[in-house]
Amino acid sequence: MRLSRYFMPTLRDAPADAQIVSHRLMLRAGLIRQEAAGIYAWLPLGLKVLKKIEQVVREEMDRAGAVEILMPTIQLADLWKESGRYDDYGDEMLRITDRHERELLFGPTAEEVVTDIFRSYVKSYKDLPMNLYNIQWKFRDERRPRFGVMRGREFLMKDAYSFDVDEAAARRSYNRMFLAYLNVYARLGLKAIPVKADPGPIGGDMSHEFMILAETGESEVFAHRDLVEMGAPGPDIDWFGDLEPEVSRRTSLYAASDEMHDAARFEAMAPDKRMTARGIEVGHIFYFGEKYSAPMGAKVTGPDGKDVNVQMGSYGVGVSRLAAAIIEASHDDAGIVWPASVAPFGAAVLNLRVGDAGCDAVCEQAYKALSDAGIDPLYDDRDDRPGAKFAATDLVGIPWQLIVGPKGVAEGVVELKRRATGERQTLPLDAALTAIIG
RNA sequence: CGGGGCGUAGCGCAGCCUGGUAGCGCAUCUGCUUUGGGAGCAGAGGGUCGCAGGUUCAAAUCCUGCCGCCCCGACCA
Repeated sequence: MRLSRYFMPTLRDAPADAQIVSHRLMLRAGLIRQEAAGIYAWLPLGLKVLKKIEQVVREEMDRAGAVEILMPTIQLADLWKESGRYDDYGDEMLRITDRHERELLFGPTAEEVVTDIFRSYVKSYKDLPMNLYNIQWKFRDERRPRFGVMRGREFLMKDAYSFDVDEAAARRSYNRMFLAYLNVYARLGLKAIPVKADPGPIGGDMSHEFMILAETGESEVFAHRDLVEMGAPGPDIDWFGDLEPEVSRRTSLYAASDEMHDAARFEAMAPDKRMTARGIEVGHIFYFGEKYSAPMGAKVTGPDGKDVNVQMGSYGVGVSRLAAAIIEASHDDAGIVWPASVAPFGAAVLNLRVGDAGCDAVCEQAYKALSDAGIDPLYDDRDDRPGAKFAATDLVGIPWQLIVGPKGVAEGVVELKRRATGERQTLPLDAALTAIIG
């Protein structure tokens, strides 16, 4: 992309409304624009990041055996009356009436819709396990939206729903999601820890929240240090084998956010294993059994010929929130530092002297080579001063900066800078391209 | 939803107390100079002062109501 033909409205000053660093940087870097409280438009750069996060989530869901669908944003109130949640949900649900006076709502989640789909088609235990997910906009009319897209009213969520014939099978489905989530966060360059969450009325131990560590996180997290260092299981585990050991290696170690914290258990650990940190909740998984299948009549016929209510779980990732959370976890004074997996562009080419034949030629050559290699470069070909280009490129956080100035061109070299470390080297163009392309 | 605060040019703000021509910086446009960390000079454009009502000869300014937005608390991807 040539910046002269792009739309990347960066700001020198953040709007006064924005308080936390990710919100300020998202506005300054031209990722989002607020349209109303908790409602945002995604500008080109922000949209690219959002799509990349979405794709990482999608790939890991698919790998773990989930199947993507797309459910509507607008749902029928009747389904929610069936599950009994229509009245419970209260003011957080945006209720709509259409021209026929039919009651609709903007979906805050999709248990009812997915259960309705499931019960319409799936009748046999032989079709299980099944896990259906979608990545769709949700609306929750929060009392107090804040912190930009971190807590918006409209937000993009990946929500997956598992269907199993019994609780043991549901646990296996749960375990798949548990480990898939760790892989998602690892690919996004985040340190994530699963903490035990309030399981609600169902009880049991199958409810976890995933907290990513960031100094500016909203909640306090207490955890066994090994849990962080253990990291993600990686893509190559046997997803339909026995995952219990991988999961219990982690769940056996202490981890809790402030509301579930058990100080006595925490203090009982060796001091050097106690870790206290700030975290941002970016995922929540839980098992809820027959909560929806029973009232909505989602049954399958079991091996014994008898119908049983299907056992369900649901698994949410805040995709749009992740964009902000990644920034909270990865930025510096100059701006955003995107992990390569979600960076809006793979590299930036900075022409420090647009109009200079040598600089133009080197930049065009670099731009073409990077484009051909699939790096998706952003070429700053604007007629602007070097300082402005450096500042803007740092701000938007592109991992590599290929800096082309007249002095270097005269000597046959360019400068290559890593955004994350600030490390620079001066080298011939070919070597710089090799370093980026690999 | 309770408490606090703010709405003046795209962004950041001053002006309001004490009513009288709507300002500053950045950004934008034109020209010249400049060119390795958000340039300089000269000029230009851009505003229903959130909305409505009231007081007044006169309202950004005073009064009333409404709307919007932000922050703190209780809840959530």
